Amino acid sequence: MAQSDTVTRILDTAEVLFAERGFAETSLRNITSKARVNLAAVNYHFGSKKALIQAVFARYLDPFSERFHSALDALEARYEGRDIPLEVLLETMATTVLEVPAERNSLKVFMRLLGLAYSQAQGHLRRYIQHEYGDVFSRFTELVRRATPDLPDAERFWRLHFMLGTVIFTLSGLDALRDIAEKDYHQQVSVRDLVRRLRPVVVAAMNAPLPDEKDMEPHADTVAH
Amino acid sequence: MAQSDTVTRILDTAEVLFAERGFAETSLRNITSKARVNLAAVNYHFGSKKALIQAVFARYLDPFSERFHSALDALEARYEGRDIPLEVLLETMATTVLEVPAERNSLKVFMRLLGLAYSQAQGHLRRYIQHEYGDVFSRFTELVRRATPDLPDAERFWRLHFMLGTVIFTLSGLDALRDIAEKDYHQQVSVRDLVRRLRPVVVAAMNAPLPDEKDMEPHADTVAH
DNA sequence: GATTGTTTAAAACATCCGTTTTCATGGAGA
DNA sequence: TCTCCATGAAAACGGATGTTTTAAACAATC
Repeated sequence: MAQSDTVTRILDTAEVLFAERGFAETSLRNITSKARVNLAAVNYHFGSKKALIQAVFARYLDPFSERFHSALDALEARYEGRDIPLEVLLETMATTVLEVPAERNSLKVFMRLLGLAYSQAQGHLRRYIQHEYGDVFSRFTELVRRATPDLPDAERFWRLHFMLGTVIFTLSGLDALRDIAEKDYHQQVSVRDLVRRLRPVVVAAMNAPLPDEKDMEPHADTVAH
Repeated sequence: MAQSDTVTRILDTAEVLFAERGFAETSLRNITSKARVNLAAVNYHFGSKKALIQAVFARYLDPFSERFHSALDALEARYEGRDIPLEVLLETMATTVLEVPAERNSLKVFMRLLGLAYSQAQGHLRRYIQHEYGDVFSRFTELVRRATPDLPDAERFWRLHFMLGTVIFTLSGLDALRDIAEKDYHQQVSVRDLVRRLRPVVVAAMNAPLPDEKDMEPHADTVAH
C-alpha cells in the first residue's frame, strides 16, 4: 500500500463516522474496519483517539484558516483602511467556508464537526480549536466590529453567535431538515439554495433594532472598566 | 424510601448528566451512583436505557405540550379568528418554554436535550418526539403561517428552523458562551437577558426581505469585485 | 397478617471499548 | 545489502458498559 495511504483512509472514514454519530459513539473498530486498515494503525499513526479527532479537525481548519487569512488580506488591501461593509465580510466568510470542504464535497460533515466541537462535553476540543485557530476569528470579529460601529460590543458578540448557531444548526442538521422539507413541500434543497436564503436573514438579524431597555433585568449592573 | 422516590431521583440525575455529556457518554452506573440508587433500578423501572431517555424528554414535553395548547387556546379565543401577530406568537412560545423548566431552574438542560435530540445519530429520538408531540408544533406553525401571509411557505419553513437553530444553539451552549462573554466583556449574562436580546433579532430575521432571485442560478459570483 | 410492589446489595453475564503487544511481510532509502 | 518504516494479522490486556439474576429487606394495601 502506498505511503501513508492508511492515514488518509483513516481520516476520510473517521470524519464521516464522527459527523454521523459523534465521537463517543464511534469506535476505533468502526473506523478501522470500514476503512479496511488494521486496528492498531490508529494508535500507531495518531497515538490516541483524541489525537485522531484533533487531526480530523486540523485537516479542515488548516486550509480554512490559511484561505480566510488570504481573503481578509485581499479585502483589507482593496478597501485601503476604509471599513469593509458587513455584507462583504459575511459573503467572504461564506465563500471561504464553502470553498474548503468543496473538494471532498462534505460541507455537511464540516458543519457537523463544528457543532460537535461546540457542544462537546468538557470542551477540550473547543479549547484546542481556540488555541490553534483563535487568531483568525479574532481578526474577523475585529473587522465586523468596524463594520457595525453603532452596535454595542456585547450586542454584536451575541448576534454573531446567534447567527453562528443558525448556520451550524441548519447545515449540520441538513439531512434531517431536508427530510422534513421535502416531505412537506416536495422541493429539492441544495446547500447553495440554503446559503441564498440565509443571506438576507443574517443581515437583517445583525441590523435588527436594539432590544428594548425597559425589560432589562433589574440586577446589579456590572460596570465595565 | 418513599414510593417511587427512586424514579424521580433517577430522572433528576439522568437529565443533568445527559445534558452535560450526551447520552452515549453517560452510563447507567454514572446515573445510579450519583443518584444513590441501585444499578438495577433503571432497568426495573424503565426497562432500558433508551426508555429512560424518552422518559426524561416526556417529563419536559408533556407539561410543555399541555401548557402550550392552553396558551394557544387562550390566544385564539382572544383574537376571535383574526390573525395573531407574529410577535405575540413568538412571545407566547418563549413564555411557555421559560415556564416549564422554571420549577427545576433548568432551561439550559431542556435546551441541551432538545439540541441533542435534533443532532442525534439515527434520529430515533427525533422520530419519537415528532410522533408524540408533533400536533402542537403543527398547530403553532399553522398560526405562524397566518401571521406571515406574504412569506412563501418554503421561506417560512426555513426561517423558523433558522431561528430554532439560533435559540437551541445559544441556550444549549449557554455555559460555553457565558465563559467567552464574561472573559471578553466582564459582564454577567442571564437567560432573561439573552431572551431580551433574542427577541428583536428573531423578529427581524423572520421579516427579512426575500432572497434575491437573481443568484438563484447555478452559481452566482460571490465575492464583490 | 399475607400479599404485592419497591428498593437495595452484590454478583455475574456477555460485549464492547481503547490500547498494547508480538510476529511477519514488504517496500524505500542509506 | 541492510536498515528503517509502514502495514498487516491476531491476540490479549484491563476496564467499562447494558443487562440480568438472586437474595434480602421494607412499605403499603387488601
